[in-house]
Amino acid sequence: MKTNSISLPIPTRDGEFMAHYSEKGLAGLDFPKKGRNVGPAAGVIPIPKAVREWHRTTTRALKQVLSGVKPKDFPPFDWTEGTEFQQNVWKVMGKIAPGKTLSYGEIASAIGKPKASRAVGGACGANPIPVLVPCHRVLAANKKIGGFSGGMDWKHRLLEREGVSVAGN
DNA sequence: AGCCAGTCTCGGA
DNA sequence: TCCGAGACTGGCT
Repeated sequence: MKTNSISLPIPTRDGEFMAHYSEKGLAGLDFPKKGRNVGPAAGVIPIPKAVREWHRTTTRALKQVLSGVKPKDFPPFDWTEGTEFQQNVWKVMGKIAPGKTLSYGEIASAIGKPKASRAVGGACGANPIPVLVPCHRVLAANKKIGGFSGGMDWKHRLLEREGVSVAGN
């Protein structure tokens, strides 16, 4: 994340997520950490009103996704750091409805590069905003979980919560 | 050049 | 039918 980004915690029943905002919108989201989170120094750094509003929307959206519900509103995403290819992948993933899954190969085909399935996997791992950009709904062609940057347990839990049964890996 | 969160094929349990 | 190894893949670092 950039030095000028603002980080705010999002408490959920699954732990405390951490959202990162740039001037353009939500730039990143982290899974709950083990140790203590680094304080955002909220009292020192002034939080722009726009960010406060985004954070409100982000919080609501995140909790809905965690509940297996498709959020009706999202904050603006700032993933300008990603490459053209990655952004294409993320855009496609964003369309996957809760309870549905796609394979890496299908995503690859959707962006016109049917053989880039492996690269799609790489793009998933590079996704700065997991959960809201449902990278966890992307499975291998045989419906098995490939991997997950936030931990396989998270992927498995999120999918089961949405009613998706996955094969062991 | 080397790494991968994939996918397909083929051979052996 | 069900793994596991191997080959091949496209894009990122």
